[in-house]
Amino acid sequence: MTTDPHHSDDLRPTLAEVARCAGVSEITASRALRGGAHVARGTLEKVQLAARALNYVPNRLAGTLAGGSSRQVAVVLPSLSNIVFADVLNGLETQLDRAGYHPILGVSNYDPAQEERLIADLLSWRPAGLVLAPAASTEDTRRMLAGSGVPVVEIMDIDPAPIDMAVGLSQRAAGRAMAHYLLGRGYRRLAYVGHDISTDPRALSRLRGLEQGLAEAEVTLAATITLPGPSSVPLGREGVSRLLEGCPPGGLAVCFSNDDMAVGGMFHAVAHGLRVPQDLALAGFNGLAIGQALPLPLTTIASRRAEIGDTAARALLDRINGAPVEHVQDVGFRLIPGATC
Amino acid sequence: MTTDPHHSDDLRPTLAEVARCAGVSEITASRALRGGAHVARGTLEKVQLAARALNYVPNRLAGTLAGGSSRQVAVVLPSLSNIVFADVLNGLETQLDRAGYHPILGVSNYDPAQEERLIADLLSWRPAGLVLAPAASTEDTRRMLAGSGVPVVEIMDIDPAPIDMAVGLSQRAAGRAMAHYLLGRGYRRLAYVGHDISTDPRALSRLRGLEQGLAEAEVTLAATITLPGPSSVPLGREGVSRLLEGCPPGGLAVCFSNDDMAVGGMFHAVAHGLRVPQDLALAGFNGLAIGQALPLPLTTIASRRAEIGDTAARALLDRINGAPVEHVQDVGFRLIPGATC
DNA sequence: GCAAATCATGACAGCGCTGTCAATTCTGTT
DNA sequence: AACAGAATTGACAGCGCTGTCATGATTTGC
Repeated sequence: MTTDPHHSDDLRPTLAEVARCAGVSEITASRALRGGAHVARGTLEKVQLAARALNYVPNRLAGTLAGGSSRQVAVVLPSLSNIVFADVLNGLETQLDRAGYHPILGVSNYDPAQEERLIADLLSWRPAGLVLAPAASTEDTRRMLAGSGVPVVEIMDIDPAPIDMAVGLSQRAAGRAMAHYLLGRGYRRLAYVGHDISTDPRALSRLRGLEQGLAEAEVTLAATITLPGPSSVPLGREGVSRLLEGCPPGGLAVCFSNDDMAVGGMFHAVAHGLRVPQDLALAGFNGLAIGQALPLPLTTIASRRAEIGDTAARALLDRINGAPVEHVQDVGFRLIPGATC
Repeated sequence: MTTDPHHSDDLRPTLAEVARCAGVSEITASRALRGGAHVARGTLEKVQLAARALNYVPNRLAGTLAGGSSRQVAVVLPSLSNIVFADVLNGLETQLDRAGYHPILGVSNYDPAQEERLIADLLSWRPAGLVLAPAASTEDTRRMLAGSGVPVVEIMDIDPAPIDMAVGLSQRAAGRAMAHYLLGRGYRRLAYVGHDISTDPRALSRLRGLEQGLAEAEVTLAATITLPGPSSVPLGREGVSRLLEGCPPGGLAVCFSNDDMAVGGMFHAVAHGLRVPQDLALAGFNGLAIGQALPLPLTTIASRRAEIGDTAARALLDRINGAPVEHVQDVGFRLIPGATC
């Protein structure tokens, strides 16, 4: 019975045991298990055998503490109920995994305070980098990040000046593009139906872009409806219902904050016998599969979500590896002319 | 200039510096920053002040290595493109965050080998627990987990014997429930359209349950179509298209592997002028919002995804904290009779 | 065949923090 | 005033691993 102050009832073998079992020093075992540079072939095999026999799992906490960088990447997203961020996370995870990194996740729920707390929390794991889809980055948050020395990629929007790097699209330009498209199709009566844009800076940015694009042709939005809560199909349906109370259809084009909302609008139209696009034209944002699989494909702007995840991960990894990196990477967007406007 | 072998160009302050700045010993500072038990009030405030002034961020790698448990939970999911797992992850994250834990994520892409590698990888971060939606748990994987001493929660399906704990629903019972429902509605000609069930044990389990439920009434599936690749709306559309090539509609009820697929089936019906449910009846699984928001609400079985995440997180935390835990927790399911069958 | 280079290995210290135990100071009693 | 008991505080070692430097063991070149 030892008097070890540390709870050593842990049956997991340590590097020292592997080394002993292979008849080499700890450091040699360490080298052997990490690529085997400067280790004789025979020794290498002995160590690998010993490790396998003991079912050795390295302790990266210790490894990171002692030397290397952490191989964890903190990811803070505003939501996971929205498939958009799940797609981005998917792209991120894929690329990170390929390089032996793992995402540690935090969800801010579009709350700046929670975002700040999460970042501070995740930073305590000494991640090699941070990916952030800002809820509404506080000045405090920006300072904390800038001072932490951790590479940061802000994703989704490239309009604000980045703390460090940014990967995404110009939300404002996307809004303008939709305005131009609708004007080009001859629409002059337009309305906006959105979710709570006060907490979603990107949706707000798109709305501003839309307004700007319209203003360039001296058109203003006939109505702007925003409903509290996160975007969803039912919320879009509700929004259109409200909109049409005070604003007759007939050549009206409605821009939604995103596709979920637009799909809801479509359902409202179907349920009330409104012809799309003759009575009511609809436009979304994101290019979700569901919008394209509707009987009438939705006019929308496709965001390259998986690509944003991919690119963000690669930018981060390049930066971590000391490779030169573009500070702002625009993955662009694509307007998909559907049949709804 | 120091001769420190370790890259000490790191500007982040350590606990030692906080302690020095507060005029106390390191260990006292440590105690003060962790709840402040056995620390005089004045000292506590001094330390907290110093920490704030220096912008101190604790290093949990060191903390975990030295003593505590890790406050990270490894999460391995088969997919993130499917909103189902995003919902589960959302529930997980919410509960974990509340307790000061963070998920480290791995996505197995329904590949058992990748799953095994991921688990080994994540285990090297010495997580306090592991949540797993198994791709198709290998015997090796099970042994590795059982031997690691880490609490494990398997989620989604409660039918297989759990390695440690299980939270979810009986996929088999869900399949049977749908069979009984359809039989009760008078359907006798039934078909199945699914994605690649060879890699999705839960979808397969539901299919088996469906078959079993039908068999109890001496009914067999008229056709079974499975298409390669993950489930999606287009794949469901394609599946129905294939199905109807060799199997006329007219009173046919189609069970889909899930709602995404079923929505695709619905679109096919609409596009080809088939009346639902008279010509073609449709049933899904999952209870996604989109299915319910369709002009004709989809008959489906709602899985409690967020609740699975919640419950799994809580079970894990209870176990970590030494509280007694049910080994198998059935969150149940709910058949939603829609208008499609 | 011997100096110079290369290769393989190990000793040592330390990453930043926390558990243990001992030492110190502070109460309240009698 | 002296003392038991509690409240504070600190010294020390060590978690499991890796960087640095030093030491042998081989090889190579001429």
